[in-house]
Amino acid sequence: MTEKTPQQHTDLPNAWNPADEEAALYQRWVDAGYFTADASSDKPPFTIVLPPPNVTGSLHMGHALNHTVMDALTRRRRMQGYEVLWLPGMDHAGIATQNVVERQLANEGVSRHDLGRERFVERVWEWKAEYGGKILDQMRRLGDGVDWSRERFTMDETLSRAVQTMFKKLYDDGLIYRAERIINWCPRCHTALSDIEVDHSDDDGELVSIRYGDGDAAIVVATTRAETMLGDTAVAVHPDDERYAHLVGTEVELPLTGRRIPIVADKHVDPEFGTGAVKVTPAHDPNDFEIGRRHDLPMLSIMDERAVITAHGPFQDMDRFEARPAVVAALREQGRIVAEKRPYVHAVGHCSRCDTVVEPRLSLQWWVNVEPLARAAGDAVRDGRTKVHPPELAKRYFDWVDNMHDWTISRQLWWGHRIPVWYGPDGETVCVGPDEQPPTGEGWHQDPDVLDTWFSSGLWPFSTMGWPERTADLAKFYPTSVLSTGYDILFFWVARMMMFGLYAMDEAQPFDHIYLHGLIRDANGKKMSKSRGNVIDPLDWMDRFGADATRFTLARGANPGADMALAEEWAAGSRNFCTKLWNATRFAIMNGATVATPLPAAEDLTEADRWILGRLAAVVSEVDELLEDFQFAKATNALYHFTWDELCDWYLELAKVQFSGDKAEGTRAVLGHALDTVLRLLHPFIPFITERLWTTLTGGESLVVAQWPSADALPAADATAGARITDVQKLVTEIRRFRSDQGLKPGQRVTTRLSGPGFAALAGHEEAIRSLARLGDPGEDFAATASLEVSLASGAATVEVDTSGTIDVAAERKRLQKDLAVAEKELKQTEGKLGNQAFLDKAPAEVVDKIRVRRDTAAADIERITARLNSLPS
RNA sequence: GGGCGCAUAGCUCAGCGGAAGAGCACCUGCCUUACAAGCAGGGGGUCGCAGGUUCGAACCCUGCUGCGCCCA
Repeated sequence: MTEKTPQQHTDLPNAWNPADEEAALYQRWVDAGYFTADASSDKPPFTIVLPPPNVTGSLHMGHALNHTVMDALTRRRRMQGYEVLWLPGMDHAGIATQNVVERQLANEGVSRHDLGRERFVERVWEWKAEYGGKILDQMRRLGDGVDWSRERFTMDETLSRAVQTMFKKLYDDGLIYRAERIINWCPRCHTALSDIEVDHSDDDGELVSIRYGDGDAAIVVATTRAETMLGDTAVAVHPDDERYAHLVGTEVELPLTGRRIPIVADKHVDPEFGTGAVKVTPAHDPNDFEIGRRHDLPMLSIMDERAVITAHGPFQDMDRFEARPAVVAALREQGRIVAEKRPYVHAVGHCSRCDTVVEPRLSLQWWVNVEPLARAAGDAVRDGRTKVHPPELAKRYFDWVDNMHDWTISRQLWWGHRIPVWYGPDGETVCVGPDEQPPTGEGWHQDPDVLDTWFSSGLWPFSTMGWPERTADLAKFYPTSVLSTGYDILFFWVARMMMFGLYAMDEAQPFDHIYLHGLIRDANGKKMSKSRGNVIDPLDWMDRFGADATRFTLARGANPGADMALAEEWAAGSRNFCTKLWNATRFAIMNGATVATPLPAAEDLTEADRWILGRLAAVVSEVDELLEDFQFAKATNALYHFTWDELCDWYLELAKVQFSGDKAEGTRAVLGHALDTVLRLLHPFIPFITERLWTTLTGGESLVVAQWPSADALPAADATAGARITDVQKLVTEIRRFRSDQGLKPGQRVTTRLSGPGFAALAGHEEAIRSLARLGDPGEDFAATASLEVSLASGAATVEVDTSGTIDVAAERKRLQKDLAVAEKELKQTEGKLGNQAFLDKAPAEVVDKIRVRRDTAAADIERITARLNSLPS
């Protein structure tokens, strides 16, 4: 104990300051080319394409979570010897970007129409150059190991070429067509929207019942959108509805218009709802449109693209929300309002980009016939070519792809991929491929519309690799390995990529695995939103706790498919973990921890050394297994507990004792090796601090390209050593509990004599036990004032203590009584089971044996504790 | 209206057929020479309710209640 361990100097500062080091570490990785994929490599490929963030967007917690997942996946595979490609980029976000630039123009007092199409698109590119893609810099702060040399943008020339190629291919195969249908129209963005770009919410509205016609011919209809009655071209009832049978085939006068409209019978009318009669507005309602088609009704549009009434009469030029009460008032004046219900809560569609209430509108648009594509997309998951994690979410995927409606792909915007179709003077329609010349001459013009952004991002897994060219990247890196995204984006994007990928790439699925993470919520499980004011900014966390702590917090909460609650305390906990790792490694280096291989032979190691190596091997296996199954939360929690509780706590304390023993070299090697391994395992999650520590500890080039640990490389677990250390831990813990109950200060050395058969088996660990429990050696004049017995696997150990004063008998009695109560409960439970013949007959033998052992242990404990209690002075 | 999921410690969540767990929060004592962003000890749960299956149920089944999500 007198010989002092020489302490080495390290170049590690006293504390880890992420802000000082992260940027430089990241730049070093990029400069070294670690993230640049090599298509000519012989290594097996591992590919992830980054879900392209919106060019207008900035990093939020959802990104941070998804990026943490992808970075962990790719960093681990890289360490495992794969040729890793993680491909970054952005999408052009048609509506969102156009909105941003239009707002900018509005501030200058001009509209896009003032500028003209060509100049406007130039302005968008200028905007992108100046303000777009902030998120890419923010990704660097997170530590994303993406291949920047392959960064892509959906409006890049090659990706635009892919879009045009795909359009042409679908068109030629008859899977793209043009048709006039009811679409979701945003009167603010002035464009069509697909079904999934519409968010439904339950809003307060009104339900107005209107009487059409008079006398015997009168019929009452109810509507939440009274103004649309101006466009009614029929009233429909169910064919079996006897109430109205006599009216079917007759006509009724439509109030306010003087028009006469037919009463038709249609079996899609629900006779139970309202009066059982519905007004039919084929040009402004999808269901009415279908009724209109079946009965060959006129399709009367009564609003323009701004949702302003165009129908002649007193309501002309009124906005739809102005027209609604005006129409109701006019009807009321005529005595035609039968009933009014306000508020009437009903589902209303809103534009997902600007929240304006969507107006169903009859309009000529381009469509994708999704039926064959969606079937293939479903089949790829059904037959296991693509696996969904967690598997429960596959059902939701099937529900979607198996019931998908045709997809409106044209958008009335200027920013995006223009539809490659030209119309001729005599009604010709020509679809032009990327290498073809569009027809020229009098009367030819291109379709003015652009394609839905999801059309181009649906091609992302292969357009980014150069499709339709047969590039080396495609050959090497497609199909991609994993697609990681939130489950909320399953329909928007994942299904589209599946459809397009299978179709364009000869039935090759775009990814082997789909990992779906949950949504980020606040500490109370509420959705984060600006209006709630509960948004946590990942950049703020990175500033205050470091990128590693931010990532580790997200990884520890990442249970597949499950939402995750976040609070600052979580990040602080992760920061504390990083600090612990830092201090432990610094301590190890100061004490000469080594990483030379191979490890010393078993006989040159202590039981503590062999125990921690066994635990290390178990953790390596466990973490590997969990990560193969996308169980990030469980894997990081296993690492957290092993690192903190076992390595940095028990083993490090044991190592302190061993440094002055005769197996100190072995201890230095085991400590160094264990830290080396743990840093490798943690690197995919907390890359910065592990890199800094590992390069200092080992002198290696970089953890990014270090080898992933293998449990096979570690010595087999030593069961005896494991049992001994477990006993040491139990003995130390029991002594500490006694000390605490007796009010003995943690720092105070307490003179103690250890004995008994249980202790005899641990004799080699006496110094460690004395150190960990802060016990002094008994001198000649040792006189115990108290004693306790601890039952260990190796038998009972006796601990006699000189507390240098009176013992707190009441505290000691309380402690023993508590132990007694536990043992008695255990005895009662186990005896109950063993007294049940059915249990003895039917339960497996090993379960019965286990219960017997527990019963015997409990009985022995009761006897021991009772004796101890009786011996206490009263 | 159709479908799915969740109800376990104050909070957020693991556990999913054989002894109730973690993180944070809380209480007590400690600046014990890696670490107070720390150390040691401690309290706290009839596992939503009611039935059923089983030798045995937080875990499987049925119903109910309360939340949440998706689709229409």
